[in-house]
Amino acid sequence: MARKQQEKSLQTQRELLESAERLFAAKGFVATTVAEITADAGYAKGNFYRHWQSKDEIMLEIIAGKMQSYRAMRDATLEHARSLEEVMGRILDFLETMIDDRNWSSVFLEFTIHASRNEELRGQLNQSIYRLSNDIFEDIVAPYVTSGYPARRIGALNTALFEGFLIHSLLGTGTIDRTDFRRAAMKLALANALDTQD
Amino acid sequence: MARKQQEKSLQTQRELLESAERLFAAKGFVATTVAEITADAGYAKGNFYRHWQSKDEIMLEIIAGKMQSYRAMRDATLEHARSLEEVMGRILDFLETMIDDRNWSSVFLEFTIHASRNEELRGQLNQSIYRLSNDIFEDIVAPYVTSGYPARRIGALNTALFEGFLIHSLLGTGTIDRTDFRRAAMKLALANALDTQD
DNA sequence: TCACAAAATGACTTGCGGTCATTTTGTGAC
DNA sequence: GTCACAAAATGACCGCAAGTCATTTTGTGA
Repeated sequence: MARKQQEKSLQTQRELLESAERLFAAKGFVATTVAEITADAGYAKGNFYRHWQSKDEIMLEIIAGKMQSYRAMRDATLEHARSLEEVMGRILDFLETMIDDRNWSSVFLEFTIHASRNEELRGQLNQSIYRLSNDIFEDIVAPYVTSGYPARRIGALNTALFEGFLIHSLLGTGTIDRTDFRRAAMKLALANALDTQD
Repeated sequence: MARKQQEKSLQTQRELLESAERLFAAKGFVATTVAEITADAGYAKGNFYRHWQSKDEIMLEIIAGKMQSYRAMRDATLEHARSLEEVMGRILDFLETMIDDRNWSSVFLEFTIHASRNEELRGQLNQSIYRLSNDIFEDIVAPYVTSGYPARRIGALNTALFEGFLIHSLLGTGTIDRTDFRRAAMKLALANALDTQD
């Protein structure tokens, strides 16, 4: 059967994916070379391109995988929340677990900036599962909003503050920490959701 | 006199600086090559390295120059502010002029992420005039803060929200616009400055 | 064991940042 | 004017990366 060969090919692909994931997390997207990925998995460079068309493409696949598991984690976490504070608290817990996930959040950020200069890639990243927060806010936060301000914008502002905080952390100036971020994000979300606009 | 030759060298340097600035703004930092910069100014590639040691270095110089003029603009703008709302309003006006400065704010962002992976460069960027907001908040916002929350952290959170907004704009999803950013930044700063912490 | 296809290889191309021996240009002394 | 010298400018070259592809190796079914 040709099955066995297909399975072998898939196995190789999985090994390359694992190596890529580990190396990206350790060294960043740009600093990791395709040759390093294949060498780490025990193959020659050319083999990589049987599975992905480019380094960008494997990154999109890794992101899609991560987002899927994040999404599951998030849904489990939000299931029992019963108030706006509680929902926001869970969302912020969830963002903190993303920060803890090795250095992945900064790799995401690096790739996001990289992708922003390439229209096609930017589109793939956007339509991909990347923007996690939009639908949470739309689905779960919206019922608690009394100000009339659209929930999706509250979500986008929350994401913006989160990503700005990541940049701050990346630069290592240390003026604010997670607690500051968390408190600020909570205040911002509550203000947007509850204060009537002037 | 050797003066004339020095002047010629400086003239070349200025021309290269101008070309670099224009090309970076148009295409971004990574996408612009040193050969393009020198060709645009009408020189050969090697000439570039008589003036700067690397592409990173010319970028740091451009950033320093821009920051100097931003700083002057900002000081002029803040001179007559007389309340916390007014100060924050002027700061936000100022951030919006940064956004308007062609595409420079996104180039800054791109370079910031690029620099974050390189310890030395990161240091140069940090100690450079980059983090504009810190001292404004320390110097000008602080007197209005009644909550006891450190003004520098209010500034860092404001910068974070701004940079997160830039990322959002870069990706072009369009969920929030400048008005949303401005309103959110104002709310966040006021809440941090005035609400007593729990 | 043989024929065929799929998997794997690594030399190769292109394009980048950066180097440096060489050439060109400008200048001051005579 | 011309000569010697120094500073400005050049572009071939290096090392290294992403990506290509003709070739080799391996596995399988007849």
